Amino acid sequence: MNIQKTYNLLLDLFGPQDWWPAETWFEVVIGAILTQQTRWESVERAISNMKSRGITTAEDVVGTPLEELEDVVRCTGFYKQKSRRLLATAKYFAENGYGALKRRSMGRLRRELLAINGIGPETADSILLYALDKPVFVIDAYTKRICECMGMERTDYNSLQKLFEGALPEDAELFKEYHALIVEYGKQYCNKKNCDGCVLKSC
DNA sequence: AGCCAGGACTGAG
DNA sequence: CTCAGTCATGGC
Repeated sequence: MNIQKTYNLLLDLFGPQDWWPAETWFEVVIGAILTQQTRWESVERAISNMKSRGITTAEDVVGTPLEELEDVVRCTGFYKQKSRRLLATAKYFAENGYGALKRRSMGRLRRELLAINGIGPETADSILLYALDKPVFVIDAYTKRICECMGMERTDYNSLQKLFEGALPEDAELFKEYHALIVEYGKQYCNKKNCDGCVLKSC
């Protein structure tokens, strides 16, 4: 599998995706947590619920009763966990401040995010890349599945991540676009229900 | 009617 | 480190 070539093919196939679909950096954070094992359409509904209640910033979330948060994110499933995860993450951002965090090193940020209960590698990296503009390559279920489909031996998260990062220039915008393209491709051509028409096999 | 969605945590082997 | 069970609502 040629990682560069695959990118060009996907970009050619779908065009620029302009991810992440959000209006503010904190909306990216919210979405990163709520989209865990959940379709994006449900996440949009939850974010819409939050907006209509005036909950838009990290400080807003911190000031919202847990019960109300549960109510608002219920439509994304796992609502008891997610409401708590959202609250814990909002506290982290409210206490530290966006500007200060942006200046912090990626390694430190990643460790701090992973220390929050409910934030695993993919959620942490999504936040790092799409909310904080740090050059990390996000690995998700589609990435793993596509790589396996193309005959790659299965590896753990960090190894697969290093593989992509090592094959590409360290460019946050490129990483954003590539991950978005992988998700789009995965949704259409490489998921549990459907894994044919694999145009990527030529890579 | 089931199966699945842009995961993470826990406990066991 | 790998693996199953768990969390839960909504779409097809």
